[in-house]
Amino acid sequence: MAKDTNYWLVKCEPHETSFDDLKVRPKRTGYWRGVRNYQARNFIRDGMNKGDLAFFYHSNCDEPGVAGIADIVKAGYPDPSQFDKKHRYYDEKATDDNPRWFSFDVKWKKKFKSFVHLADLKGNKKLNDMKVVQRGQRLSIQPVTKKEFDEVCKMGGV
DNA sequence: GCCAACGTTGGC
DNA sequence: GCCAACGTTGGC
Repeated sequence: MAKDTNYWLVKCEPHETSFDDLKVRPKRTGYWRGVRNYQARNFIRDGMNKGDLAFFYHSNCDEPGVAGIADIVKAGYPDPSQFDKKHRYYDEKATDDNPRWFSFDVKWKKKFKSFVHLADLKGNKKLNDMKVVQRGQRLSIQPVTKKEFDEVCKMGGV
């Protein structure tokens, strides 16, 4: 039984991996590790499904905004970094039976014809309720409604 | 580099 | 359970 598609906005710092970097990778895939925020964790673990779509958002950079769309190709599996003692994101309280943190994988899907800047999102009244435009919103994984998704796609020329 | 906003930690 | 201190995020 196919589940409904959910929509997301996932933040990435482009100096680590930009949307264009993702495109030239083998299989055009990338994965998120080290999400250590419980709200974000819950979204990844409980809400995200293979086949969902996500905005690839560039954060903490000169031009914050949405670069394009990625497919969620794998979702809600335990983040391996929590079990690795040498890893920066090691968590001693996590066990195989009871993992605390979760990962997901994305695949480059489509680049916007025009990059949608954060300022553009803030300037669109239809997107007033979108999480990313709200002040102090730091969640790195955010749910997006279908309406918001469609509107931002329109702005991006897709 | 500044700083507001938010999450987490730990003393009490 | 309160709350101050601290660390992080991320726009500007």
